[in-house]
Amino acid sequence: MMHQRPRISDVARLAGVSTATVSRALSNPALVSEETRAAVDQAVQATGYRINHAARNLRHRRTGGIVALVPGLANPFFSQILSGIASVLAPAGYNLLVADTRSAGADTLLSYAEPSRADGLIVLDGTLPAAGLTRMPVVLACEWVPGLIAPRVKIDNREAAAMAVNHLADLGHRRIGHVAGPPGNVLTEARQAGWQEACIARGLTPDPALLYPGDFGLDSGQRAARLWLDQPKDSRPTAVFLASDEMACGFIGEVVRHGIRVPQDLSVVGFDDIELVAHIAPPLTTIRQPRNQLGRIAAERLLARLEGRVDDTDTVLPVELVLRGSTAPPRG
Amino acid sequence: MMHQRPRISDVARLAGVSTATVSRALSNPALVSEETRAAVDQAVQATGYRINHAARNLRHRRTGGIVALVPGLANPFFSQILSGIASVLAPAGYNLLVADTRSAGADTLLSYAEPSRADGLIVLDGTLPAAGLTRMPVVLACEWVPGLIAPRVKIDNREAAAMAVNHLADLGHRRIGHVAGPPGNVLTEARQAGWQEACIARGLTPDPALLYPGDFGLDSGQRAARLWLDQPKDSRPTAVFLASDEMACGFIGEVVRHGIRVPQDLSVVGFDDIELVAHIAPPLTTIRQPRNQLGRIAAERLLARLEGRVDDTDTVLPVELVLRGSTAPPRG
DNA sequence: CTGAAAGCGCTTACAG
DNA sequence: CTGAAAGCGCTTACAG
Repeated sequence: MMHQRPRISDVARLAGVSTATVSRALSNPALVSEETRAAVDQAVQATGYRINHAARNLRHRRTGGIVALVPGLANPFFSQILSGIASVLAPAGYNLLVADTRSAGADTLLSYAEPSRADGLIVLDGTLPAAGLTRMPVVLACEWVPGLIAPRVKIDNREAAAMAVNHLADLGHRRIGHVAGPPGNVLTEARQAGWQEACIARGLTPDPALLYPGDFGLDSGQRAARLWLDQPKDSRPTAVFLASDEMACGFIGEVVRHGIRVPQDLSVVGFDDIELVAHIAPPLTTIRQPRNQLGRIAAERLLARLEGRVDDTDTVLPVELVLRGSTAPPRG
Repeated sequence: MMHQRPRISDVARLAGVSTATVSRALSNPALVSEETRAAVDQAVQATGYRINHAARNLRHRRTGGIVALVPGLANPFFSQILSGIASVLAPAGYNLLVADTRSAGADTLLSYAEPSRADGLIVLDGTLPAAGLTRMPVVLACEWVPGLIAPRVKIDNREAAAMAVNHLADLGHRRIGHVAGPPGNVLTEARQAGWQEACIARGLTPDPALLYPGDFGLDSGQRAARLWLDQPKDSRPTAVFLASDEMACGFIGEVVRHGIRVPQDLSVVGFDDIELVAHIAPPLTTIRQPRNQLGRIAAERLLARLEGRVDDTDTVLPVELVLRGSTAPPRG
């Protein structure tokens, strides 16, 4: 859709120099004399010239685009990560292309991860096949793809889960339940393992009856709550640690509707600290992930890679247990 | 980052034809003979050829990109709209570039809206200056920029607000408050006007004391709740209609913390129907916007425009009042 | 410091 | 139906 846009040759003609000189004056001003630079600048002003990225990209054999592969654009958890990514990509002159790994087919995703479309990849979905992701520099953020060697920006999910369990154990809870994430997800495994280990370390039993299936989504939290409600009162957990805040919201909503009081009758700890959970009643005690920072660092590490600085170490960001109103000592 | 990727000339050599023929076989197979097509297909397979988009775009004088300008990527309201946009853009061969109008500077935004970066624009932020947005085909979604002539995909915000007010009036409420959106926003004005008009139509007074400032965000809902709590019990509204669900969450959280029961002591209606509000306690009665559909239709109309079908009419999508647990007749 | 020229990898009138 | 050739709008060794 480029109409009659001025080209570099128009600028050159007006400034009385060659196109090569205009190009240099624009991209590497130190290379030309001061007068030339001034003449070119003036001609740029006069013509309203703006560079044509497609031409420049073709010449540079790059695309200027970075693709973020997100499992569910509609998931509020990812929007702040994207926000962080965008905030470092834009100043560096890269476009952020966003692709939803849930709504797009495998072939669409592969076509996004194509060298002529993007220069690099930020993968936020750990369930993608590693094979398709090796065609360009890639950074893994939050989730990671087992077997894919690439820098990862993540948190210590095991430790984070242990923080939640320890908080509940400190309050005096002896039966601490866990609502897990989707099966096969690396985060699910790490958080569940953290729950299990921390329970054992505190002399508690991570009984299978205390473990509920989930998928990070609201509805699965609600389903877990129904399972909990169906359990005998004297053997069900007095506290539940859920692998996502969304599930925690669904869980609390459902038990409250059945007359359970949180935290008096049941303590709940979530995971993520999405913005909203500070404002529900009761405000949710949860594990805060530095989402914006996760995005920024992932983008920075990808840029470093694109500049040739290769470094496959992991960046592990600190999490924080945010104490709010959804946890209390068990009754009696 | 394109390594030693096969070019169209490699395919041509292998297939024993010219590059022109390969190009035709790929983009317009009907133009070549069946044998040629087969030979080319085979050569494509053998070489693993994939098209170079930068070159094709340069030649076509297009970019293959569509930019969505979003006021706050971290806002869950927009993620589902983006999801809808992406779902029609991807099959059509367009990249979705996402830019956050809050975190990016004005110049960055203008550089996004540049013909050599993108072929079209979907604007979700009504507070942008119209001037910078006229360089390429544009579609306005949800919000709109006053004075910018372009197809709009929206809902009837006035009517939607009236639906909320009528529901509360039907329940018997006589003092219905309103928490407005950010000043200067087109949605704010339309929803506030709808509240006002509907109150008057029902014989109620949209008293200034019933109107609270807000900005769509959670915190502003909380602040509005504090104002409400400070008002004398016998003159404050018995029901509140808020211009966003986020504000409604903040509002409810705060009043519940002060011992107010929703809906027994106070009825609350939100706006948007973000996923989470069905799961909080009480589940929120709200106005549902068809967000995914809004995104899809905006994208479709932009594609139509790019294909030369110009049509500046508005698309108005229906909203729905979703009755849940946050509204009830007033006490006594 | 500057210019002429080649080339990035495609597509498409034009001619046959 | 097919090929030779020009060109999309830049950039960059190369030569001066």
